[in-house]
Amino acid sequence: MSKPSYYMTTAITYPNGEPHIGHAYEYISADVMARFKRIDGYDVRFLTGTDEHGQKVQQTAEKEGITPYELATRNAQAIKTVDDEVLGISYDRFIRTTDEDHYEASQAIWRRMVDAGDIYLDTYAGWYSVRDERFFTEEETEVREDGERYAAETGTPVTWTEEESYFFRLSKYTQPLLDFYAANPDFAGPRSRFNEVIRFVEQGLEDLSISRTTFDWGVPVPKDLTEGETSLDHVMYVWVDALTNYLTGAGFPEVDSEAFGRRWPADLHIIGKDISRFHCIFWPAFLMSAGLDLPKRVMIHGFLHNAGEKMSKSVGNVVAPAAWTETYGLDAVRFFLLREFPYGQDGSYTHDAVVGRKNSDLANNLGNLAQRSLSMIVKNCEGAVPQLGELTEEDRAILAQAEELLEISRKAYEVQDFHHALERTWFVLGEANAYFAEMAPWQLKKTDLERMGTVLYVTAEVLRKVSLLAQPVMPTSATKLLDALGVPASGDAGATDASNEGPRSFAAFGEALEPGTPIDKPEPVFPRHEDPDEKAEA
RNA sequence: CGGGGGUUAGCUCAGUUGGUUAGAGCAGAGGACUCAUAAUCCUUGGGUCGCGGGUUCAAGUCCCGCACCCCCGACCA
Repeated sequence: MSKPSYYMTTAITYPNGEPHIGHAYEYISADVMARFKRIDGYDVRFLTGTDEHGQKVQQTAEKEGITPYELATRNAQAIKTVDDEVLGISYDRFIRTTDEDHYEASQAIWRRMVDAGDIYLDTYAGWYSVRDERFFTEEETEVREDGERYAAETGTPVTWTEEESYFFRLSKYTQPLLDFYAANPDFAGPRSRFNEVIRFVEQGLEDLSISRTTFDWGVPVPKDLTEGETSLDHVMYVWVDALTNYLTGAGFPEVDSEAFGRRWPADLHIIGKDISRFHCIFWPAFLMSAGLDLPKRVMIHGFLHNAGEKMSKSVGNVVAPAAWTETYGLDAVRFFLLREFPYGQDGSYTHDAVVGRKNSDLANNLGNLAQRSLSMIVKNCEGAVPQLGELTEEDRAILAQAEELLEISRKAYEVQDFHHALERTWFVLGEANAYFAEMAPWQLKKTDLERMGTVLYVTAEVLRKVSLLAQPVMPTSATKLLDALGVPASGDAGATDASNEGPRSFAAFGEALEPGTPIDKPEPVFPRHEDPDEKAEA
């Protein structure tokens, strides 16, 4: 009775600076997805890490007088620390593209593409800007008054440069890709982003330069394949190596291994909208060429804007994840990011918006409902979950609404619609608050103790279901709630390597609270936000 | 320039295959209650659905034009 596999990844980060809240958005959302699947009975493998090769890393390292590997190690450690200590990311492996097995995997996929006849040696020529370290197309450049040619976008001088490069026959895959998209309409989401990709491919694809000779910080192109053609040392274009990390994490190139058979193809790649082309075009084409299965889904999330403005260093509105979690608390941040805006669209945050969610959704609607119902249980039910009497229509209605949340959430998570899952869950919480007020157990206390017990039971049971579903989003707080409700500990809220079985798994969703379970005097789980600035001003 | 998306109550947004008085949350106003984290519940929203035309018995919902905003237009992680 082995669990079904669920293999998912984030994009690997190019470690050229401190991670900001936008990075955190991707890690957190992926973490929520991973925890949900674990609690729902899947054998999850969640891969994240760093993309460490490339000219910029090499140059930065030279400037600092250290090796590229030393620099990459330092920066990778910074990212990993944020994952571990600030965001609580439950990855199964933090992969680095400098890992030994990744070199093997990258060279193995290269060989497969050569075997398929899809790699050939040629010359890459174009307008190159030394300062920007990139090529520009003819249209992207302009000749100015001084007679020199400049990049229009960045204003840096460009020179005509030709360099030897290996090319991948991407053009060959134009039609196969289009056929694949047509046959797999859910391959990428959201639909609007996927459409952009399709339109791009419909214009026809050109072959892709996939190696470099001007620097050496990268995965070497297998020497035995090149020695007959050139004396130059080629390293792989970073994207060939970077994308291949998803295969490395699955055990490639051991394609006959149990692990690879189980993990590949990946169930989900989570990425940002800036790299959709690499994941939706290049990556499937590489895999087709290598004779490997294609991932089942690529989910493209939006970007985070600070009060409607793009985050940028020059504007000075870049937010560090730690600054947020210190101000609002990690669980509130996680909840806000997933509840506030639809995944796949850009989102804009303000301090007031975060505080609003934290106070109204968490402290008031959820935290306070738990606090008031549990307090009554402690004071009026001998400190234990009360007996359940005969159910009224109102009882059945609110229980039924809570019951539906698991299926609603499963469907939503299947397409990474976290926003919708949480919206429905909090709608039911609103109904539960109305139910509680209408039943007025504090009145029943004087007239009908048995009925009061039933109302308190029903309320607590709704809270149990909501808390179970809240675990992936707010692991710490949901755990506290389940503790307070007397649900026996199990599963560790979807953490890496936790069993994720037992009364806190979704398998137990359809069960119910055990009458007689002792309940302690509750402590507020979601405190209201206290704004130090307002205090000072007041 | 070409292609795509958007423009709905103070704010953030839902609005199915066109059909009675255009919805939710938050904020605001009034009331209720007192179990609870001054939380909760009830009541309360006369917004030209960006602008101008058109199709239709009927359009936020389809068509055309215009304005503004955003996205994409190949090797930049």
